[in-house]
Amino acid sequence: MLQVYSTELRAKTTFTPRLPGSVFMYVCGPTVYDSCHIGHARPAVVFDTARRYLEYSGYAVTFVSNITDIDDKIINRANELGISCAQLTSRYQDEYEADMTALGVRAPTIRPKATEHIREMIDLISELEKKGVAYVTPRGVWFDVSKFPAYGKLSGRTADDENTEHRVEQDGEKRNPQDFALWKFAKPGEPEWASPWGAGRPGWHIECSAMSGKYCDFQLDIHGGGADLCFPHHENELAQSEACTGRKFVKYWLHNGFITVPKDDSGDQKMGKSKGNAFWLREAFKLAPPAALRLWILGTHYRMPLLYKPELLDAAKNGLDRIYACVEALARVAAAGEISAETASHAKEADDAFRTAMDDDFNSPQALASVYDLVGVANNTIAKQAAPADCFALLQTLNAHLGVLGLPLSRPQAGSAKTDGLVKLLIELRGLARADKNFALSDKIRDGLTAQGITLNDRGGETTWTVS
RNA sequence: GGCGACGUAGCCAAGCGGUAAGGCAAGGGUUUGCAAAAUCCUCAUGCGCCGGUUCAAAUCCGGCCGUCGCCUCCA
Repeated sequence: MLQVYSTELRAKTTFTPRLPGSVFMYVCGPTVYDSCHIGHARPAVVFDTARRYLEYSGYAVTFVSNITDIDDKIINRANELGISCAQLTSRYQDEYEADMTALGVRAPTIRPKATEHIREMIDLISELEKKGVAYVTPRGVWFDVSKFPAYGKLSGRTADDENTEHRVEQDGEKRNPQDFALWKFAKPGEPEWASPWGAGRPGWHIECSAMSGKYCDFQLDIHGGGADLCFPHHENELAQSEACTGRKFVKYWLHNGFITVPKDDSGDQKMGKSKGNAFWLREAFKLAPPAALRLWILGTHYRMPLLYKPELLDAAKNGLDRIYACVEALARVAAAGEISAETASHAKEADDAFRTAMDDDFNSPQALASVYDLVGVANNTIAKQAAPADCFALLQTLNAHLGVLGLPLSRPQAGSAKTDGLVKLLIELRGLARADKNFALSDKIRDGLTAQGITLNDRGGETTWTVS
């Protein structure tokens, strides 16, 4: 029985989707105005893993994740670069999708773009206006927080909590400091769309309500995103959506924690562009394969702070190597057939442990521990010259778990078909040298390959190789 | 100022009342022509500090110290 931690309840609770057997989940996607930093990878990976586990548990999952392609940052950046907003966002959306694919993040069922849902947003704002919870000023259309008494129920913030001296700026046009923009009228030169109130563009929060509303009927089972989105973004999204429909908008709000980086001896600090300590994802890809990044991310529970430092990527890479060494060893002997009772029980125990871990609010570090335990069992089984069928059964279990975690089923091979042939030839020559006890030559070949990042592995009478 | 989170071995990190998972690193044995890989063993009498509740606390309560986050664009 899956338990999830709900931000709204501030506690774990049993997960029961609105419609039995199917799950509708929405995860806030990126604003595409720049390259991804490693912080973008975390929500993508953890919610992708949640999705995969829900499917593993038998649910049909509709996974919606948007692209924000209109906003102030985009307008500013496009102006700086002297290109159109559309050129800018299409470039960075492509980059985002490529980076996520590298991390093993599956494409969402639906990936809606804000600019393609202006119509829906306008309808939503009209509805809010009709219900008397929106008002117009010279600068835009606003949501009137005072008309939605439940405001603050997600984040636990009430108007009284907010200390006005700590708010950066007051807006004289707003009736209440917490009121937020539904529609902003365009200034000269800004992108604009026609609306009943005047030409302009949507506020930040309305797009998620409109798109999740369209694709999930305003009744999501899970809504995910980074912890920083909880307030004000999600609080506002909730207010808009529930004020409009009068129904509960989201059953379970899930928020992932931040990535932190070591600051000095005293502690760690949140990573962020405004802190000037963000690491680009593509730089991280140079330090370790994307799969190792994914393993690093899943090594910490999604709600906890995730510490980033290059050594941790190395550690993840080494752990990954051990998993794949086991996968490869199993694959060498595996073949379908009748399995022993002992192996059957090992496989069952491993799967039970994995599910128990993931059922506890997607506890991936615990699940990973079960994977490593399974690796240990498998290595033992291989060492005992077990039947091919037993290896096959363990491999299947291991593959299933790697699949849920979104890790590749085999070690990424960097070589091309041509270099593969050359390496095989060199291994063959080395084998001949070794047969002649010409170890000077055989070691020269091995050392030369090592220098090229190719590690040889003599196992039994066979030599295999891996690319670092 | 308001709200919230966290402090577990050399480095990460689970555990959430029943007597410290897992990974990386390190050391030793087996194996190997030598390596690598694999394998076996070792590696926190103790979970920031001080009290309290309990037969029993890393886990609950109170206090203290330390770190971080949200309240403003941010994943």
